[in-house]
Amino acid sequence: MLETSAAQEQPDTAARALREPKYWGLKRHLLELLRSLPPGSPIPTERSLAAEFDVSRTTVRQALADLTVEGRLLRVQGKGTFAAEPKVAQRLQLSSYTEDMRAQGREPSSRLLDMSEIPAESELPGLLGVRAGAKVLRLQRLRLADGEPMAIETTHLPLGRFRGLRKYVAAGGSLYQVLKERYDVEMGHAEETIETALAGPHEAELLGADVGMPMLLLSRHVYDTTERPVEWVRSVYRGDRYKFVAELNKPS
Amino acid sequence: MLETSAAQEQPDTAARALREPKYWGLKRHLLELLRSLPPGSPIPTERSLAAEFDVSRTTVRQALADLTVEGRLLRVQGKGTFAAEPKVAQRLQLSSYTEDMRAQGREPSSRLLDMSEIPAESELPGLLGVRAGAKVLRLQRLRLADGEPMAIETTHLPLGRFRGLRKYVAAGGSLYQVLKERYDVEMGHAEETIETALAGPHEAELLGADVGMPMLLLSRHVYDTTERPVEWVRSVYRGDRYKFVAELNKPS
DNA sequence: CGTCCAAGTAGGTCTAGACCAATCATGGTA
DNA sequence: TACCATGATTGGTCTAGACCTACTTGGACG
Repeated sequence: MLETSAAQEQPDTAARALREPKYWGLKRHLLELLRSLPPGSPIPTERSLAAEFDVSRTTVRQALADLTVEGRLLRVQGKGTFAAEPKVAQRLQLSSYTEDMRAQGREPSSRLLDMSEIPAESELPGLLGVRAGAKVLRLQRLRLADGEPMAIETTHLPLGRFRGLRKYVAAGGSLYQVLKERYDVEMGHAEETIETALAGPHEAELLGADVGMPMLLLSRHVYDTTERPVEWVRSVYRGDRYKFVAELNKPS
Repeated sequence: MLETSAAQEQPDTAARALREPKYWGLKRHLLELLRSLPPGSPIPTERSLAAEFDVSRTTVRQALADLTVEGRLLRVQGKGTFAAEPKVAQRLQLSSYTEDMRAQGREPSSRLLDMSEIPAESELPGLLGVRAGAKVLRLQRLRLADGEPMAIETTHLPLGRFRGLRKYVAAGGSLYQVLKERYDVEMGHAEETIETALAGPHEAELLGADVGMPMLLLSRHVYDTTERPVEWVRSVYRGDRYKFVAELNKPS
């Protein structure tokens, strides 16, 4: 069973008991502890756990690292280790982040991290339907909900088609709203891929996460109703806080 | 940047260079090495890396563990460490695993791990629309493609509605096909959630993965065309081999 | 020629301790 | 009162080495 299924943690206990690594037992104990702890509660320090279970601190850290990468713990240098918050659902649909978060009763906000014009290279020309070297607007935004960092979103749009987009965006306002009102673009369909990746120092810092935490990597390729590519987005979500939800219908 | 973006690995290098952890540099070196290596190639052993870079084996293992959890490396006790295979795409749609894999040119197969009748408890009654304690058929299958283990799938179906299902399944044949031909059930829609989790010893063994590797956890709640719940599935996919693909259409 | 066992080598677990970096409570000082 | 220095505490990085388990290889033996 998955380690997230605390009750069935570490199967075959009887058969393996004799040679079970110490950090497995420690993980089981901590998972049991977490079941009785509200999110945000501090758990014992590494050194006290090492003393209590009579193992080295390295072994304690092995168990804690597993639980952290699993999204069960939150570790803060200088402060301590805490029970993690439960995950937030992120709907897979053709809606804006703003609509998404509001539908879940959270107050969305964004911070523009970077806006720049770059030449279309490698896979970008194909994705956006422009020639190699064409100007592309690259927007990098930090998405927040209730003031907490949730995701880093990097959007690419073809500037040849959306002239002047840069100043509209700079003036503020929803990107999708600007596209609709200024360029009469209606979103048609999108193809998304979801995979896992580890947080690097940059993401970790922006998202308030730890380096090495598992992230959900979402790529979104959006077309308008005339099947022309509109944008290509790559987003990084905290894997410990998010889960994606998709509503599927039988293809007819 | 994400650590999967090798070229932009570990930003702010200039500012952090003085106090960059040794295992970061080691990771950078290994990512560079991986770029020139075909999947399956062996990389140097822990001990030789430790000697080459003049660090302890523990530090080497920290870098290797990161890259493994990231899906870049495959570690096999007694054999060595190898460049990982690229990911396989898994389409998010209301189709069977069999159709899914065939569409990607892979030969699908399944191994029945367990078939048992269990009483509906905790969240199962609500999910399957039965009373608490009602009989539920629980199927656990190992999904393979080209003979390689790909996922563990645990399916729950209400036995009250599908009497005799057990023997039909035992006789072999696609579950969806049996449901359609024997019970006249047509799948309507489904709701799926995708999140990350770590592999436990059980999954690791069945999937040929390592304990602690990030997995993609997929829950699927399927309804028929009359909106009655048909099955509830929880699947564990190897996060280093899979990515999910979803085709989205503007809700009208 | 084939089988089996013993090295050798790979990664897996673990120790005891060192020092670094971030945080916070405590005082003392301006 | 406001501020800052300091030390205690927490997690982060790292060492050098031990012993374990799993796999491979090759030679001895039948």
